[in-house]
Amino acid sequence: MHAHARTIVTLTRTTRGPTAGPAFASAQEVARLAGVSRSAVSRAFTPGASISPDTRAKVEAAAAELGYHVNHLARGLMRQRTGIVCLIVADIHTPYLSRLLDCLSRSLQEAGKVVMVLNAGRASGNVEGALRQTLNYRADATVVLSGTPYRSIAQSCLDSGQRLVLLNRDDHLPGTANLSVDHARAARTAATLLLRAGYRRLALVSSAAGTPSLTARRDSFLAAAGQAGARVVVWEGGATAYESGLEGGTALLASDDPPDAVFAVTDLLACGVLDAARHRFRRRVPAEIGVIGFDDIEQAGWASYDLTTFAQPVRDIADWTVRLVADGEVEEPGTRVFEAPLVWRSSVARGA
Amino acid sequence: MHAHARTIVTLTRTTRGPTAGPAFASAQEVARLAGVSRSAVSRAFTPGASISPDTRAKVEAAAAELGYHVNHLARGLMRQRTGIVCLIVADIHTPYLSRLLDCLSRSLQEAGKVVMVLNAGRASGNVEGALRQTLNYRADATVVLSGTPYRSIAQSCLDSGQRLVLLNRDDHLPGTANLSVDHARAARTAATLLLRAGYRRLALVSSAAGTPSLTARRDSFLAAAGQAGARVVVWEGGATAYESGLEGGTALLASDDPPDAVFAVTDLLACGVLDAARHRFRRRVPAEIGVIGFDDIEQAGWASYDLTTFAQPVRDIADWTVRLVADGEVEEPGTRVFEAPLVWRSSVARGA
DNA sequence: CTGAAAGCGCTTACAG
DNA sequence: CTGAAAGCGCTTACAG
Repeated sequence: MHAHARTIVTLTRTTRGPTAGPAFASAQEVARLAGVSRSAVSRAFTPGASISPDTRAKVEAAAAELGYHVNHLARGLMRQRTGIVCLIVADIHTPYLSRLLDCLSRSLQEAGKVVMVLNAGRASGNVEGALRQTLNYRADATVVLSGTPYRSIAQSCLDSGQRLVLLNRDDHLPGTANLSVDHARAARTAATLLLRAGYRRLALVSSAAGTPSLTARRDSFLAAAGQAGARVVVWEGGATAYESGLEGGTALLASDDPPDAVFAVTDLLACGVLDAARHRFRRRVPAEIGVIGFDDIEQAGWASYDLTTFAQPVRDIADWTVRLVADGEVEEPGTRVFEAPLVWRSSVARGA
Repeated sequence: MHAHARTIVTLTRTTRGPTAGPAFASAQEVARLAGVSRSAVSRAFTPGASISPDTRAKVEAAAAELGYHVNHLARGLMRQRTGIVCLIVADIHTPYLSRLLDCLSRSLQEAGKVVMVLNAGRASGNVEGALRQTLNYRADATVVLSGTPYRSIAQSCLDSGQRLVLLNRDDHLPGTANLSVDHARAARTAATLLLRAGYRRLALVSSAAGTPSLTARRDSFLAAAGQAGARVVVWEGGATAYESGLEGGTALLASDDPPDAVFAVTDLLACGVLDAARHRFRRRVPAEIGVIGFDDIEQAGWASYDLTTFAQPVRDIADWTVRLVADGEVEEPGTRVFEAPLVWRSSVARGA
């Protein structure tokens, strides 16, 4: 049996693998067909390698005939660089995050990287186990877009020599690159705008998530309003979603001292607040109530909302992530803060 | 120099790699520290392998100390199965697709797979090149959620023994598994509902995308209306997005014979139509105009729209994809059609 | 420019 | 249960 098995070794590949179907061609086979060495085949697929036009042509012809595709797993093993970058993200279905994911994956792809997505949603089974995948697959870099950042995993990434970029977090682990948004400035602007427009009974609506971004927006808004001598009612609860905005807006407007302006820490929340105001309390916007959001999600521009908000600098974030993650260039890790420009629409009265 | 280089071979790993920083521990090193063979280390990380509790304990201790993580690239090379499944998707930022991506990645992850995302958006640089990645990384399977399906690439996947699952396509390549939605039934239901509610001047709004799903919905709606003796005005244009709905709705309502009901082939389009009707033409919904959409995106449930629509069977699609892609089970390729249940809300008057 | 050889980090019969 | 050995498919000095 043993001797026999050895005899049919060439057929072995066919009997293995999940589908027991056809298999991938190897560089060896291409070399044989092209009548060159295995090294030559490798060189034909390595930009900049020294190979004669003639040899390259023979290799390419053979490769095309066999449907050969370089095995990046094997290549990654040798080069100690896989081309994989892991994106860790929770709440992918959300407007802001899906846009960021879209933008980021596109940019990374254009830079020649390949994107692995690790869904870190609460309900995503074993999150810590999933995160370990970034190590298992030897990703060159991992970027955390949202979700709980397991410190231990982050440290492992760093220890293993991966590049780690953190988006909108405030736990500045040494060795990581941090890309963030100027939440404080935006929140201050929001307070100023509202006050200048004549609104006096301010409110802030947020979720119970307590992420660094949301907390920063809240605190800065409260501070700015406080400095201007204005009091702010705070409502925080639920997930960072439309429903929470609806609920918060309803609670606020049903109270004894209903606000005439609210800064919702997120557009999703703002849409909920707006719907509560208009549909449940018949308030006219912006005459009777002004609302400001944050993110500039697509829906903020829809006619039913036409929400004044701050635009996430998605392009900047994507561009910088690519830069931080690209080969060669070794940017200094540290923190980079981008502005979130105000987008004027009609949910707030214009000040004097 | 040569001899010298050999002497310091143990240090070699440190001087290589992108960051020239610390590197990954190998099974070899773990074996040495644990005082066992390389094989033993491998067995300790292979479920079901025969290894004594004692040996396993020693290996695990050593692995923990060194921060060892099995290299799945090398493992994939040997096992001829990588655990990678590629998701090819365009328009990730869109509500429906981002939800599908969220759901799918979560399910796949729970099934022990790892997800690679290939952004197939028009503006994503070299799409065909990107798609080739699924072959380069030897993904076990690839699933096409949306976007242009390069037939040649699809064929290559099949030829290489990958499993290929196509979502909502009508080009049933032999050897592929197809998961689809019963667009025809939903569209017929839409026509019936509208007519039964007393609407008489029907319109259909679609984009210029011409994907199989949209075409199927359009054709079935027209057929059903025709059978009932109703005429339908068709507006098609732009991308499958809110703006097109707004534009189409505006054009339709500004015409000589404005419709009193519209079936928008997508919720995004429907929201645009609704906004055109309400904000630009002051139509009351559903009294003066009825609107039905398709997808049941989150916004369809928001108070400003409260859109009657058909729900995408996202869970079914995700569950079946996992089943088709999971190890072991070899489901018969073919086509499976899921129902898209009607979600009643207030954008259509209730019939008799 | 080119090929033979070593080696990346694993898994898996094989033989004990 | 365990180790030595072969091999997965590549890349990259090395020597011509």
